[in-house]
Amino acid sequence: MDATPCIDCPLRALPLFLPHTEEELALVQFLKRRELSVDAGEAVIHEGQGETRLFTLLEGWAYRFKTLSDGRRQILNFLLAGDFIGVQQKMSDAAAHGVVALTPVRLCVFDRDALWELHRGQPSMGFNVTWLTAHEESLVDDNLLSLGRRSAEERVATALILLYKRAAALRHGADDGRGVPFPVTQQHLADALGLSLAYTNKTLRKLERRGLYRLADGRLTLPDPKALVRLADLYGDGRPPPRPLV
Amino acid sequence: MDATPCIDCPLRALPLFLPHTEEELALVQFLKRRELSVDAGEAVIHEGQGETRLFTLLEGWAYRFKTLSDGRRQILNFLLAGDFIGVQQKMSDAAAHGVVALTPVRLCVFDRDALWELHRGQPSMGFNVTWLTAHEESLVDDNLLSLGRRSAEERVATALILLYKRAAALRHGADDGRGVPFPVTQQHLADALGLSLAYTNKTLRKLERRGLYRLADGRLTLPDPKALVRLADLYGDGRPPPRPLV
DNA sequence: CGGGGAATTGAGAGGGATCAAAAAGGGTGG
DNA sequence: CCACCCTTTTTGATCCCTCTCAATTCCCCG
Repeated sequence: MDATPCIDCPLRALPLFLPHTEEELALVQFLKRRELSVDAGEAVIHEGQGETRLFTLLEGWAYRFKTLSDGRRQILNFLLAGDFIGVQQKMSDAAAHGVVALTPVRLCVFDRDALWELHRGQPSMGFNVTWLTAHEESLVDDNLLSLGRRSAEERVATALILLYKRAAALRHGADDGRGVPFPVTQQHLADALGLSLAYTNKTLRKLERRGLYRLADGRLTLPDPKALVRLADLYGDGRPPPRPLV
Repeated sequence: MDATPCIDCPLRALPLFLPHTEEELALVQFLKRRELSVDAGEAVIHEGQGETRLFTLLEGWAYRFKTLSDGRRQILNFLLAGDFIGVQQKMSDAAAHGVVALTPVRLCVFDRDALWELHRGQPSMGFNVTWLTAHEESLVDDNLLSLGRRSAEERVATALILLYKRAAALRHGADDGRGVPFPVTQQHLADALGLSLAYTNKTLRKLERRGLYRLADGRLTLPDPKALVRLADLYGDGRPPPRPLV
């Protein structure tokens, strides 16, 4: 597997991501151990594993999850290109979460102590790590609001919009008319929204019949975003702000 | 209001918190603007407010929350002494959360740019901020698992244990036989667990009749922690690991 | 002693869960 | 190109956990 040099990292080219200084880039390059590919459905981090490496998701989708001992599973959030993975591990008393690839995935691999080296070597990169961690927490916050207080219909609408936006942001901000890639199965959606598979399906069909979304060939389109946003009681401007990359 | 010098901070004395170097302490002291007291029920951060200051919770309990436009409210997590508040604000497209004092509360106040100054001035403090942020995220993760996949009974049990542990950790790790302070009302619990007030009450009564917890004089006791843990399907060792403080 | 928030409790309704099947897709080896 | 198998999507019938609504009771405090 040929590891892309950071300087040629395809993600850096996207307007979604903030630029790096030369020093920052050099440090990241220095700390990067290798690249890793994981097949769809395979684990990137095994649940309960204490000490793990860190990753930056280069390409593909993945998800973080936790399970109860009887098998009930909750997806905590989805991971897209640019997401930094593994910071939460080991900083908690509670059992850690697992990470599984949703599509075939490519990742940059860092040793765990890269977390400290980033802070020490380039405080601005430390700040970026904090930024990414805080940002991910706010995604989880949103999910928590959904699970706690939104109806099934509202939850599905919220998830569709938020995921659409994230996927679109990686596509130069707008989709090309054919929608954005959407590799999430109904089972995944159900696990993320705290619903049963059957009811997730029924809810999805209802929204589809109302013309609120279209899913074909693994691509998602939202014909009437306004209506969906109203249903979801969502706010926040259209384009997400540029974000740091590690 | 007489601001305690950081060097005399009562929290530093607790075994729960990791020690600081002199330089770290000096930096924090330098960045600390003042101390602030907030009455129970009053806002520390108003929901939706974009740019805000940062706080360290010195004393008392508070909570983070979000609401939908029709008033439905979700508590994201509870904040106890030592928690660092406000990092997530402004790092997200989504609307920010609010923070309200649950008891009378005392806080250290920092300007927002202290976040960057901490990273720049003492990378180890930057690392601590990352640690605290990641740790808080894992608390939210746990809540998300509860809301998504646990029954009402399991949720209440989980919340009781987790809050008990956090409160006890501030009490030198063990309670003194009279239990730990527990200022959370049933309404708060309901809002945190995604349940209605009425059903939260019914569930609580059921657990109480089974002798799984006792609440008197605002103090919580868990007569049979093992049984509660079994109910909650919780794992993780007893004492939480020492944590950094800002 | 009065007043207001918090805790309790009961009756009735309903949103989602469960269980069970059938229908669609999508590879893939022959 | 077809038969076959496995995953994903749909749909129907039925059940029950939890919500809503409405009173009461309790408790703290001025």
